[in-house]
Amino acid sequence: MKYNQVTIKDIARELGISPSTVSRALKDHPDISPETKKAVNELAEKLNYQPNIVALSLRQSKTNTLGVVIPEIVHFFFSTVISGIEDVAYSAGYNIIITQSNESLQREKTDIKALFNSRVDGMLISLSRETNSFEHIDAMMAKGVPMVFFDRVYDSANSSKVIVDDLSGAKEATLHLIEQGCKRIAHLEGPPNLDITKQRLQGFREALTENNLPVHEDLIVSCPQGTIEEGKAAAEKLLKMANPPDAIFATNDPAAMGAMQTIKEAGLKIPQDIAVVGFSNWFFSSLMDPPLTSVDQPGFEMGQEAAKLLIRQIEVKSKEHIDPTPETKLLKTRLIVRDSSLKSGKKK
Amino acid sequence: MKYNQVTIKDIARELGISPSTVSRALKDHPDISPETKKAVNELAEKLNYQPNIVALSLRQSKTNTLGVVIPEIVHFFFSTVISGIEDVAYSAGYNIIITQSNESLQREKTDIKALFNSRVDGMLISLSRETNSFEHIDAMMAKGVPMVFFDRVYDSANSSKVIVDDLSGAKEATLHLIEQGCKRIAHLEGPPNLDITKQRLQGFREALTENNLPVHEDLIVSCPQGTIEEGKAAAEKLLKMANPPDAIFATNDPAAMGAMQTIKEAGLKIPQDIAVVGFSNWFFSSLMDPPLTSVDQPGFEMGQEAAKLLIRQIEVKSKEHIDPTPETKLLKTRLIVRDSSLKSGKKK
DNA sequence: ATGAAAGCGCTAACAC
DNA sequence: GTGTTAGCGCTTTCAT
Repeated sequence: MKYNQVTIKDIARELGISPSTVSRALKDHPDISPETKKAVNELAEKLNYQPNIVALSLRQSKTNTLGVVIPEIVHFFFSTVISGIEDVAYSAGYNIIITQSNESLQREKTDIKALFNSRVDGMLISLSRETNSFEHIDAMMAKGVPMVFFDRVYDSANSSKVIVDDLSGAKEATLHLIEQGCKRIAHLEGPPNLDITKQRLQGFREALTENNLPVHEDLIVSCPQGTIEEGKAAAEKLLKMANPPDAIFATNDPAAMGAMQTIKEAGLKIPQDIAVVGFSNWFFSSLMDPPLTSVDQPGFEMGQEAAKLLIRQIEVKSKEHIDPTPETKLLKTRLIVRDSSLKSGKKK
Repeated sequence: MKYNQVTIKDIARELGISPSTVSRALKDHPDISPETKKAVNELAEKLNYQPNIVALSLRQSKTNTLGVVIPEIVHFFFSTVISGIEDVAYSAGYNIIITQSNESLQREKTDIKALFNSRVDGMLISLSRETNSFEHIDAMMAKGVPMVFFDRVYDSANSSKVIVDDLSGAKEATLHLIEQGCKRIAHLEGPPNLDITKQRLQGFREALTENNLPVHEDLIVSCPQGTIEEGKAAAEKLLKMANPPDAIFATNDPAAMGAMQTIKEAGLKIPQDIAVVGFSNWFFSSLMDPPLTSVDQPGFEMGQEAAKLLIRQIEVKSKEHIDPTPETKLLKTRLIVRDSSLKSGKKK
């Protein structure tokens, strides 16, 4: 924008002093006389002077801007993460530039390059579903661009990341069902290639074995997309069994929702006949009928932690001129108990 | 970022030519020899040269960046709008800087000032709920910053805006119910101070009168927050009436959802006994039970249109050096017919 | 206590 | 066809 921006020069000219003096006065430099400071600040105020951050950025090779690459913005979890990033960035005086890869590797590459060209001070990245090669990431790292990955992380030794502790979350959810007195707990499993799927299944298994309950392999049903439809189909299959489960721990909320629909249509009561627990990408568990007890994924906190980590790395690097050591932050989930799996022991 | 950025100078030095020649070669300037171009481009490629956009921005007083001020990111409607903005901005070669006001006027002021300092080429703004004074906006306009408002707009003669045609949307929704054969249609009304509330009520009334149906004032129930709870309370009130309605047009989806819950709990069938239509901030109408027929608010399109409008204004202004005339874009809604209000005439 | 000058990386008028 | 120069707005030595 050209337009009517007031510059330091304008103030200098008007006051008959030099631009450097104005610059110093504005930042309260010790060896500027109080009178000069006063005059400068008053005129700046009067003219509504606003420093040109672009010039500053060029001068200091620091933009105070974080680049964010996200698979899609319209997604409760990711928009929550953005909000968390924005929260921390704002407090620390950083802007955020948002790009969305739309789950495309090509787009992700372009985005990262564009962010580099904008000379962001660092990047926060959640990888696209397509991403299976990492040269574009490595290239940035080689240039020394600070990066922090979140949720969909780059699993490399020297990358910093923030992830959710899915194993503990799944364990907690299963444990909760066990405490309600459930004995035959089914698990609706997620996409087989994802790490989170394995973690959640593992947590499920551990909770059972640690409580001396058998793991019935036939009660583990795959929902490769984790959709409502798959949840329905899985529940149908489970209900048809000779000895159906008394509880379901679903890989995510849509699957849980589908299962709930099927159970209700079969005339069974939730949670009296079958208790249900989900693993949440949404906050909609509260809206389900009955409300769904769910493992809450801390998106906001993830954004905050990722931004904090990145900003710390940026500042360490700029001050100490050393590459900060990569860090991994594991976020705890929180089980939000609602109606669909009672708090008081329903069976003894 | 300082780090290892390759500059035009590096290429010039290595090739023994001047920086300006490199600059021209890189942008395929006509009077640079093919050989020089080739040499430059190859070396640039080899060194992985990336232009420094900050320097470019300073030089041209143009950042190719749009600032976005939004009340909250974690909201289906707004995140959809952001996605639309990002879509258009990306194609046009613009970055977007996102700020969220968190519905605070103070924060909105800070955000706008920060965006100005970053010298964004223009701003896309949806006002906070608190915003009742407009000096901060007027100040930016006075400086000549191109601005486009969307959804929560600044209702001034010389501001450009993109809004949804709530009146037609409400009319269409009501008309749909009339076509189903409904005679006594209730309306759950929204927050009384908002313009959209009036528009929707007006559309509701017009649809009835144009179809020679009486407007029963007692079937218009206020839901000042438009929440689930209010929807429930409103439905309870309506069901208690001596002559209850045969359809409900709700101000938004939560209210519709609440009403649906109450209706189902009363043992009535939707849509056979009472048809329901919502006005959507969410895409969740498809998940309701039965799925909710809903007036879809085109958030993505709104973001696209707002970004297009802003970019056009920016480019007109920079080329023709005149202030572009303010424009208003009225977006059509789309009635998405699902199960909860049948397509075929249910009553004759 | 203040000013002059250089430079961040890039481009564009003006040489030649 | 290519080099020289100046300047975008700012800060920061280095003078004085």
